[in-house]
Amino acid sequence: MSASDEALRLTATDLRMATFRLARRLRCARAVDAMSDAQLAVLATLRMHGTRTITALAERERVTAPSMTSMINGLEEQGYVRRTPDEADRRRVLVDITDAGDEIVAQTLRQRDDLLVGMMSELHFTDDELKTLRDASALMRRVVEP
Amino acid sequence: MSASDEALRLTATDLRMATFRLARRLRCARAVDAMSDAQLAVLATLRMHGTRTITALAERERVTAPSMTSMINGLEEQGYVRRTPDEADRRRVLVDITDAGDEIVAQTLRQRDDLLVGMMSELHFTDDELKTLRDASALMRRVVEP
DNA sequence: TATTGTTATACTCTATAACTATA
DNA sequence: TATAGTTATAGAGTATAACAATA
Repeated sequence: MSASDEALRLTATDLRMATFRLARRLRCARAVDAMSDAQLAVLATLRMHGTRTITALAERERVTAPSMTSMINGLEEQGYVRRTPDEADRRRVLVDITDAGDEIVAQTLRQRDDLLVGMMSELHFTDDELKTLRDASALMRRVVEP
Repeated sequence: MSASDEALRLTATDLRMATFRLARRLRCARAVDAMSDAQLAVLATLRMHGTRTITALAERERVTAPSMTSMINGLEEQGYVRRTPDEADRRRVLVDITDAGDEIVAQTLRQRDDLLVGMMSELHFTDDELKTLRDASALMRRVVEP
């Protein structure tokens, strides 16, 4: 293993640990206590990418179609999504986020940002440290982007 | 809101998004498919901090005592933890990780690191970029540390 | 025949309430 | 009386298998 392979692996381990701990901490914050992570992830996907079929949502969330049917049932009962039959292909069901669903996601993201801002502000990060975090965020997004 | 408050909030939003996406992606990798995130988190806690009571584990994982009893039942049946009565206070049950449990956690963390190294190596990060990621990891750990 | 979605069934993780044993 | 843990029960999220409707 070369010196730079070693540096890459050490960096990966550091980043993996820090990422899991921070995500775990922030995940507690949500607008509605009854909202699960799974439901929130579906709403966030619909909010960002727009109308999707059950199968497309299942693939994106890496769950089975029956699981997604069940989750959409729950979200529909709570009024956060709506089903519309696809007239062009009548096997399909199009799932949309409602205004209420949009607002719940927005509130949750705001609350997580508030929590993180609160935790960060106690540490009085310098401008350089904030820049390091922003630069790292951009690098992390390149890692996960397809 | 001052200019630096604004920078803090923008940084927090960037970091929150990058952290959730990366954690979500890495969470898929685990040594045993039958192992849930919840079980893995309990094992990782026992591995890092040693023997704990049911109540202490429940508090740390932010679940109720009955939930933790049930999770420990599952882990015990799989041979990843062991229960020992506390002779000093016989209401208590001490939970330990077994060698098999230790190995499962180690394998999962290795697999996640392998996955992350694989994703990162395709991007050919420079030494400076790796340093940015390591520095940011240290800052993120300061944010979550108590 | 293949695809889309649903229903049926079962297991895990979660909760609250009620219980036993011990301090 | 308070604490530690378990059992009973219920709801959500997950899976696989079997099914109906449509392409």
